[in-house]
Amino acid sequence: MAVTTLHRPAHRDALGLLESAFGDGRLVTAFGRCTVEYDGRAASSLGPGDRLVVCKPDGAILVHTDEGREPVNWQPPGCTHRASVRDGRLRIRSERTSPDEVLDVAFERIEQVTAYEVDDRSDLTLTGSEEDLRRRILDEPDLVEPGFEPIATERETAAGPVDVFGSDEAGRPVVVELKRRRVGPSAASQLRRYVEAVDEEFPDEGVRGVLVAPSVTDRTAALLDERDLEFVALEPVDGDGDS
Amino acid sequence: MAVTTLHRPAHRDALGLLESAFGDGRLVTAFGRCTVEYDGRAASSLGPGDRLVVCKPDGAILVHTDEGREPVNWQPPGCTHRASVRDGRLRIRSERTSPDEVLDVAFERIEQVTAYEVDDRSDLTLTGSEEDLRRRILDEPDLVEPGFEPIATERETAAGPVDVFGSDEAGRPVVVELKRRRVGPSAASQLRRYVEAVDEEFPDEGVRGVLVAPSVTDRTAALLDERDLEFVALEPVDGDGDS
DNA sequence: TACTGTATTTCGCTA
DNA sequence: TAGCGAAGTACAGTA
Repeated sequence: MAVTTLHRPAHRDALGLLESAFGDGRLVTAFGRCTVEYDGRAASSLGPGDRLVVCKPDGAILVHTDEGREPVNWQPPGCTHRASVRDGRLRIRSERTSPDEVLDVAFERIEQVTAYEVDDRSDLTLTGSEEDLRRRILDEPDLVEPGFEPIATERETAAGPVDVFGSDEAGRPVVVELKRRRVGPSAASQLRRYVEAVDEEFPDEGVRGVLVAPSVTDRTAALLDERDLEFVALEPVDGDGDS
Repeated sequence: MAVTTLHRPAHRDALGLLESAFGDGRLVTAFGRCTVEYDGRAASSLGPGDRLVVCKPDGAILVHTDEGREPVNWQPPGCTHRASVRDGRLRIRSERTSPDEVLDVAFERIEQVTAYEVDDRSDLTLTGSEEDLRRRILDEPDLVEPGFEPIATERETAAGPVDVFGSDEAGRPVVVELKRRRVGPSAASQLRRYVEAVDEEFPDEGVRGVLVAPSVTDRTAALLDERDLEFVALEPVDGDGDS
């Protein structure tokens, strides 16, 4: 059976389904009035309320309220789920090590528990990422500037990996930092850091830094200007239907 | 009724529940075999598979597979959900403007649809955030260094707001950047940016920069050292049970 | 495992 | 609304 649902179950019955579903790798949802305690990298406490709890076979657990894209509490994949009944409450505990983290959900009332058999072999294909912007530039380096020649991607430097490293028409080293969307000051700092690192590798060659992004904020433009860094406006995907 | 569930409903019946639930602000889950198309800031396509779709009354929608903490597709709060049946498929479309984004889920088979009435008035209380670290330092400035005196928090500079701005025993301006956990190179760059901005405000006063965090990576320590920036090891909450 | 950077980041706050 | 930075960020890639 692909889906098993218990409506307003006794805690004992809910416990049975949870244990069975955790055991054979099914996806589980539970809805009811609960409290949530978390302790790990930080610590949190959440008073009584109705929430949707999602337990995944990979060890992830999500506690969702009726608001927001983000779960109010969660545990990432790799945790171990356990269910129990104590003090008249149905409890779901999710634990992991490194870092040590525990999430505890205690239901005083459980409205519904469902276990789902999931068959999903499709992968997401996504366009418009920074990866697409990189490909676009490697395909057509002149988009950065006429005569630009890419030499390496993810080139290691003392300050970290540079998105695209190349040379300009005059043979000067060029550090290119890519961003898929409008950028703030941190991108300027990042580019500056790379340029300084590469500058130590190529003394007196006048290493240039170019930020490639759809746009920059005013403050970022000022920061780039101060540091003699350049900006090239470019989208991750061609806006026109051509090409 | 707090929870309404349809098991293996006809698309028409599922549609009825969805429209009703969208209309009166209920939380909805739908599970079945579906495809997902997204177009907006980026664009994506997801082939057929079994997924759990969560629609929230605030306009958020989440498409969850059986893996990962993150939804494979989603739409943030503020969207408008609409359900329909076309070409033998049950469709859920979630749209918003600024930015223009559309998410389309098309079910070829629907295993279960549930609408939940949610009553949740509790707020999360969380400890161990950067805010806690700031309070800790304002309570006990000597944790930064003996004689440190905080003057302002979130003090505006040309490079952005500084976490804690103060002065040292000798009256020199001090810029403090706080991080709740071990930090990488970007934090060093950020601090440097602030110090340079404040340095322009207080020429020849020898503005100091101090990074307060539990720890730093090796490369970050080197970057701090190169730029004459300092590091103070401190956790957002007192590790001991004392104090 | 630790480090580094991206993300359809989301989220909260402020000007 | 845009800008800015935090997050229990999660996640992927790499050493």
